[in-house]
Amino acid sequence: MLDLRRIRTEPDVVRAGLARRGVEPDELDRVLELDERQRALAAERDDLRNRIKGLSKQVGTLHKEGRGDEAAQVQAESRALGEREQELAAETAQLGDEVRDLLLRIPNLPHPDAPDGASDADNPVVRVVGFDPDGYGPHQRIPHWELGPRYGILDNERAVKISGAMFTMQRKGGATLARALLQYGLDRNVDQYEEVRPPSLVTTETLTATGQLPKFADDAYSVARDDLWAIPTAEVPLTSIHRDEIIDTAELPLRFMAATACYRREAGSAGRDTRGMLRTHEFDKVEVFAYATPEQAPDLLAEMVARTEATIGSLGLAYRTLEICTGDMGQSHHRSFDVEVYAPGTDQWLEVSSISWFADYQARRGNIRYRPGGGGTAMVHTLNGSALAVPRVWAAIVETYHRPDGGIDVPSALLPYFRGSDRIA
RNA sequence: GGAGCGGUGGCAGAGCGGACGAUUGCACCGGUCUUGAAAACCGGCGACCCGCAAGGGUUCGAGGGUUCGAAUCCCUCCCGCUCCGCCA
Repeated sequence: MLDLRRIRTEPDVVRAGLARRGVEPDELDRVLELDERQRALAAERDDLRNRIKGLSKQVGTLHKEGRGDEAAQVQAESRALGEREQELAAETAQLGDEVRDLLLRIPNLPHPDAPDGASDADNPVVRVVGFDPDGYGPHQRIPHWELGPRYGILDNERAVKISGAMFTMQRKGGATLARALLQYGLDRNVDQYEEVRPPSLVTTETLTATGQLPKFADDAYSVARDDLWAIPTAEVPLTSIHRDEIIDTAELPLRFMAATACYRREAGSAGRDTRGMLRTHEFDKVEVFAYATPEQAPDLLAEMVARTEATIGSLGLAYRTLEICTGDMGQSHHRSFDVEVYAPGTDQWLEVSSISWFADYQARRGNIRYRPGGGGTAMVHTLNGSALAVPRVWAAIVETYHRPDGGIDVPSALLPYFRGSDRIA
């Protein structure tokens, strides 16, 4: 959510920022218009309340002095004002709701340094590490959806029987690999990040704070009977840890990490990338998250990117990092980077991490504040990223570590998690 | 799920129809004293909205209602605690 005051005071700056994202916000004018009416009505309403208060005090005094007749007169006057006040209050509240609804749908402003662009085709590649297109043997050019069933480590046929399309099931070394990656992702970050095991079902309010609602309701699984939603990422509950709180400034930055299952309906992507482990309704992920001051945020963003890159690199996988252009950014993003791993069998760069700085956009939705130096309160900045998304890394490992003589090796970094074995299959 | 009791400022905890935005303690900030600190004493101190300001309004779990007037009374819901039931 953008700062309404900012929209009011520098509408041109806001308009220009949104234009960079290719958004033509008619909503902006509507917000300004409604806001102005809302404030005018609120002033009128407050004035009435003030007068009613004054009259009520008179009534009390008159009664005490035994002047009942006069009191009755003032009461009648006050009652009349009260009726008008109720009307105004209802109108004002409704306008306020309308403004907020509109505000929730307006996306964040991009960072000045974020590259301009229209779509994901315009995302500049920032780094490519460990990639040699000619460095892979024919045994590594087999996609994991063939290797998986061949070695009995991926059984999607039965997953579909159990839960339907786009659900997966790993078995034996494949299941171990999935769990090992989760543990490894946590272990890589435990030096700086507090481990959290948050709830997987959350309230509407929690899902709104992160920006998934109201705009992306179709993408989330809902448990309608209990008015709960399945989290699409741990970012959702982590962002709400300090919702409606004022964080002690000395504690910032506050860093959290969580390994959770993530649930996504993937509405609108039916039939795309549905093979193997590329796109699934349920997957595991280690997420890192931080609350920070605006001053701390840029360094934290860089740190999160560097950590994710190092984790992927430590698994012996090739990766590249892209900066997301204005036309491809998520609605809450201020600046973000993607890390993609190279899967030789699939012969694709697979997005395994999206690391984003939200500025105060989410904090405003969630009312998450701190006390800056000069006094008063201000919204914190939030950042988050995937430290390790399991399925696609799983795919890249299975393909990359397939041996010429058959079998799949365990990357050396994961050996401690494999109960003494050095083979996935 | 049933019964009982509760939800008040960063925390603790008063108030239970009329000067209550709310006594008080702790915490926090400033000052006096001190070589410095502690103690003691003095002063300040919730958040949000509108306003250049003066000031006004909101806010005592949430939402309704009664009343001239609600932290205080009534209703619904949410959350917590204790006991019972159920349960991995």
